[in-house]
Order: sequence, then C-alpha cells, then structure tokens
Amino acid sequence: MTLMPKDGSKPSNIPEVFLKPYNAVDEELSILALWEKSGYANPDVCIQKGISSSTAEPFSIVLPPPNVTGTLHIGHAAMLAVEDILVRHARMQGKRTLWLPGTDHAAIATQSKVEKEMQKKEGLSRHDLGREKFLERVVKFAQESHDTIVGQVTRIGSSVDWSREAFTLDEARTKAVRTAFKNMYDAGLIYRGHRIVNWDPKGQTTISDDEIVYEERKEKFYYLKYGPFVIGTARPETKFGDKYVVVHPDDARYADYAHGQEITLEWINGPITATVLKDAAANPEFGTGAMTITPWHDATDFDIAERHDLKYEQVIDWYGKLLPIAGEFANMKIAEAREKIIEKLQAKGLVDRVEEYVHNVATAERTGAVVEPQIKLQWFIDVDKPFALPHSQIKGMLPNTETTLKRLMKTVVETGQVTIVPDRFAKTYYNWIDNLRDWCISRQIWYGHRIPVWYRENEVYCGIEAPEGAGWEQDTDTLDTWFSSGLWTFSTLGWPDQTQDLETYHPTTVLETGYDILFFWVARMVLMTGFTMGAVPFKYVYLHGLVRDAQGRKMSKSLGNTIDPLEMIEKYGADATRMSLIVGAQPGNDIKLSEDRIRGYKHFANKLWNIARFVLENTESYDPQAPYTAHDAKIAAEAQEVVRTAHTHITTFRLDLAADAAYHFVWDRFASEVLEESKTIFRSEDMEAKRSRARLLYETLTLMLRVLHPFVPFVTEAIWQRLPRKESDVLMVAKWPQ
RNA sequence: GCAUCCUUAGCUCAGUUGGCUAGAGCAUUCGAUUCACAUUCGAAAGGUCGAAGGUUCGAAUCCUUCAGGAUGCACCA
Repeated sequence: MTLMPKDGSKPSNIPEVFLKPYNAVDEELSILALWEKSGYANPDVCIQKGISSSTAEPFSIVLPPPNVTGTLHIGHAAMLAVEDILVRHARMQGKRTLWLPGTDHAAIATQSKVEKEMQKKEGLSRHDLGREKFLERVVKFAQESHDTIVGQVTRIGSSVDWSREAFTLDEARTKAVRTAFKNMYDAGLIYRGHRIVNWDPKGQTTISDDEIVYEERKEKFYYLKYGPFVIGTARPETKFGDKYVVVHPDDARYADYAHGQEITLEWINGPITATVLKDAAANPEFGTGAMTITPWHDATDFDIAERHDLKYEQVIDWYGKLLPIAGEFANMKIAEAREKIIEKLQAKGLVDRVEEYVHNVATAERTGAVVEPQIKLQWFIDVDKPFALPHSQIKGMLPNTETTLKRLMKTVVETGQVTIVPDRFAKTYYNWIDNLRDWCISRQIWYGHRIPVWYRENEVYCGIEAPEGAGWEQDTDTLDTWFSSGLWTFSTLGWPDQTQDLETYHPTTVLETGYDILFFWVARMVLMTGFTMGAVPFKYVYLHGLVRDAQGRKMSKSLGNTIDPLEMIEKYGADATRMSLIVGAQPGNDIKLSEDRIRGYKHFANKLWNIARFVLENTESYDPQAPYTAHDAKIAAEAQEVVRTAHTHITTFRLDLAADAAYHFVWDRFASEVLEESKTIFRSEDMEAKRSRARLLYETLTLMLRVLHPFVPFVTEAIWQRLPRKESDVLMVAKWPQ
C-alpha cells in the first residue's frame, strides 16, 4: 500500500493520464470511438457476443424522431439523456435492449423553413420552381439537417442502434404509410368531404386543430343594426352573405319573432331579405343574444347551417381577400375592408355602438398567420365512426366488436395498458379526447407523403401502388406529418412485414417525449397502432418537461436565451450537460437551466476522476478475498443500499432522484469521508485494516462506476478502461449490480 | 368557464402511503489544507414550509376556502 510518493514518482499501476485533471472533450471522443467499434448498441451484437441471452426480456424505445429542420436544441439533449439512461440501465441488466433512432421529415415545418430561406435569399417562391424542382431543394436541405442531427445525437452519448435507423419519408415507411391509409380507407374511417377546416392563408394549406396557437387580442366588437335586431360581431367583413339571424328559442326578447319568419332590411350593400332562425347555439348571454351566421367562415355557423339545411357562400378567398360578393369591397384585404365597411355602415346609420373585448385569435403555429376557417374538400379520419377490430390484443377491445377510435384511445389508458408518467397527464389526455373532432389529415403542401388515392373521371382508387391503366391522376395533397409519426413504433420495426424485430420489440417498452406533444403524437400513436395492429404502441409514456432559462422563460431565438447543447458539450463535456438536465428534473416538470449549473457538474466528472486516481494509487494489492473489518462492511452495505435506491428510482422513472442519490454518496460519503479516513488507515501498521480498506475502495469504486454509468457514461467508461482488472472490457455492457 | 400544476433558506429545488430537531446544491461568512482534486474539506448563518380554517396523539404532507403565478382545453357571433 502506498500513498502518492512525495518525490513525484508514480506508483506503477497508475496510467500516466490519471496524473492530469479530467479532460472531458478528449476522453469523450475516444470513448465514442470505442463504443462505436464495440457495436453493443445493436442488441443482435450483444446476443452474438454472449452479453445478453437470446431469450432475455426485451426492452425497446423508439427515438422520437427529430425534425430535419436544422439542428438539435437543448430540449432534444434532455430527451436523449433521459432515454439513454433508461436504455443503458436496461442493457446493463442484460435485457435485449433496442433504442431505435430516426428522423422526421416534418412536412410543413421543413417545407416552410426552405421556403422562407429561398424567399429571403433569392426572392423565389415554391411556385416559381415548381413541385419537382422545389422538392429537390427540400430533400437536399433535409439530408444536410439529418447529417448534422446524427452527429449531435451521437455526440451526447446516445447508445442508439444506427444499423436500424429510419426516416419517416423513406421507402419502408412510405409502404407502411400507404398500407395504413388503405386499411383505414377500406374500413371507412378515412373519408373525403367538404368540411370546415382551418385554412392558413400564408402557408396556403389546411392545418389541424392542434396546429393552432391561440393569441389573446383586444379587438373591437361591433353592434350592428340588422333590421329590428342588433347583432354583435367582431368580423363585419364576413357579413355580406349573412341572410339568417339566429336567436335562442327561449330568449324572451325575441319571442315575437317566429322561426322561419322573413324580414326585409337594409344591409351593407342594399336591401336584403333575411330569415329568423331559432337555435340553441345562440347564447342569450353573449352580446345581444342575436347573431347572423357565416357558415363558410365559422365552425359554429357551419354546424347551424348543416342543421337547418341552409345555403352558404364563400366571402373570403384563399389569400384573405374579399370576393365579389362584397361588391365595392371586393379584392380588399380583411383588415382594410373591416375599417371601410364600418365607415359605410356608420354613414348608413347601421352601427349601434362599438365596444372592445378580449378574445382568442386562432393563428397558425408555423406561419403565424391568422387562421381563416374555410370550407374545403379534404381528407379526414373519423374518430366517432363505429368499426370493429379484426384482431385485438387490447384488453377491453374485443375483436369483431363495434367500437370507435375515440373509445380505443381512452380504453388503453383507462385499463392501464398504457401508463402515463406522471399520471396527472392522463386527465389532460381524456379531456382532449372528449373534445376531439375528426382529424383533418390532408395538407396542400408538397413535401410529405402524397395521399395514395388516384382519380380517373368518376373513378377513385386507393392502393399501395398506382393503379394499372392510363389516365389516372394521383391526389395532389400530402398527409399531415403526424400520420406517419403515428406509425413510428411499428413502421420502424418493419411493418407491414411480419419481421422478427416486430415480434420481439413491439409493443415498445417506453415512449419518452415532451408533454407538449401528448396530443400531437402520443394520442395519434395510440390511435394508429390500435387500429392497425390491434395493440398498444408502448407500455409507458414518460413525459418530460420543457427546458427553460434560469429565469423560467421559454428559450427562444428571439429572446436570445437559448443554450446550445453542442457548445455546452464542447465546454463542459457531455456528462456534465447530461447531469444538468437530469438532476432536479422530475417527469412532467419544467427545468430551469443555466450555464452555471452545467459547469457545476463538470466538477463532478473531475471528482470521479480523482477518486479513481486515489483508489488506484492505493489498491495495488487489492485482494477480493480480504475479509472486511466491521466498519468497512458497514460502508460496503451503505454502497449496496445506494445501488438499490438508484435502481428503484430508475424503474419508477425518478431519474433525478437516482442520479442525486448516487452523486451524493460518491461525493459526500465516499470521497469526503471514506477516502479521507483511508489516508490514516494506509499510514498505519494495521495490515488487516489496510487489506480490508483496499478491497472496500476498489469494489466501491467499481460499483459506483456501474451505477453512475447510465448518467455519466463517458467519465465512468474512461475510468473503467484504465482499471487494472475488470469483469467486462466495456463498462457499457458490464452487469448492473444487484 | 372546466381542469392541472406550482408557491419550502437570497436563488434552484428535494421532502412518493402524515411520524425522529424540515434537507441539499449554489450564493454568503468564518476557518483549515495544498498530503486524489485548474482545489478540496470543515463549520456557521439563513425557513411562522403562500394565507386562514379543519381532521389527527401528531400536518410541509390529508381536507376546505382564499391569494398569487404558470399551463392545457373549451368558449370566443
């Protein structure tokens, strides 16, 4: 036993590199190479090399595919850290562990990004290039983004199996998308129809309800004289075609008017004949309780019109300009027309009064444009239509028994076949389903999966491949990007082919993603997998929070408060970056991150490094048979207790507590106390105590390396590689301590 | 309008079925050390656990009401 000699010479078993502080960046790069060479991220390799049994329990996670819209942000880093911890923990337990990576073509997001750049740099629109040329550009951009992302995912230490990488728009996934579409079409759950949709006049496409962001705005609310009525409206520019005035059937103020009664009145561009309608949709509490309706540009009005079988007309065009129905106001933009119409009504004495009110304005998530409801021929998934699953492994969903997609989505969570962590999000999930309307899946953009439907005169054909014969034209619309994402857990495993991977790894074990895409994605996966496979896509949904800045603000480029994960990795190492995103982050809660926090965890990596140095310097004569003194046995038991605690926390998804427990034991107990008292022991003449202590130090170190490996994989592996004796060449596949 | 979450030390947060004197990190102050540590170690100070009621032998924890903050959904003529 030796302490560090005073003369500067070094004990023989200490690798040279240990004499310097831990250099995260250098070490991490060589460790990455080591892992890549090992191939252990591929479960087949682990089986071949006897690391896991071919009959071991499978553990699988599909990577939520990052959008190919540029680079990864710190939120992605948090996601990767969580998933990598779960995966490394499972792999070390000997499970057949697959973490399947991929990227998402992200239809609208990617296309609009390229369009913006093109407009800015060259002043070109996509229409200037045409569908084919434009798509070439998007594909090139997507490829570059993909390459960047792959590098970033790897750099943070993600032990994904690149040999199985997938892309939502590649050939295999295209086959899956078309097959799923056809199946749903044949079951009558996908239909095409004229419905009121959310039209984005800037992006020139429809968007789903979930792609809308509501902005609170203070706007004018006009009370207009409509014959004997006073009607309230915030949108006078839509009122040209309004020939119906609707009141609540029980509204005493309007008891004198009968349903269906016609009245003649003076309106914006002259006299019109209007009809009184009594319908419970009119809210007596709101405004005057009387309203006119514009079915073409309002969902509620559309419903009323459908109920009473009314005719309706488009007032605003696809670019947000008024149509000829507006007479002298035709071709004006909404904002301009609104003012002028009010001026005219004022002149005609038809404005009763003007008030202001605060309401939510629907804007498009991607373009920021104010959404204009429009009636359009679109494709939808019917969430309320009864159908029967031909096969079902879902409890509570019998095969060949009538059900609906809504019921399916609810059932799997209610019965606990899918567990949402934290569980409070289950309520949010149910609430969303209850309010769910048919899902509009067609988009008028070019980048994405084209709808697999062909037309020839009055014929319609839906299939995986184009139909035989001449004269068929494919639908020009593309699918909502979430349609292909919804298939992700099984399309990545080879479906529609019955592959070995699909058999082994589906349903996946955990889906880990942000709570902000619970509806977008998680719910859609449940829907698509339930219908297509008669199964659940995953057993657990782990929802992480948002990464915010130190003041709790959302990170955004415009605020300039973003933290670039790659920059942090270069400065402090991937281990430090990972720890800063894990400790203190419980499922579902946002995390506040600052650079200081990351810097703090850099010290931890260095601490571990130095602990290892001390231990190796003093355990040259380590003997695994050396009997423990009573005191050392107690410390060894404490270490075991930490292992159990960490393990329990990981299995209950409290990674923050697991990391914290190991961190504190290592620093405060093992380093500050055990190592300190070891110095005295090693200087003493008590051979028995010295032998016991050498064993304790060596074994506790290796134990802690294994426990900490999922959290700080690089520094633990770097130390492991320098151990004079170890049971496994690579820590990544060492046995998780029991 | 409906629902969810948060409010504990200056800051960031633990405290999971109610139970030993309410904890940690950072920051602050004081001291030690350069003997594994581009340091580290020790110590101190710092809290009426958002407010008020209630249940209980016992409440940061459970219940009720209220206040402030955040979020989701719905409404939004």
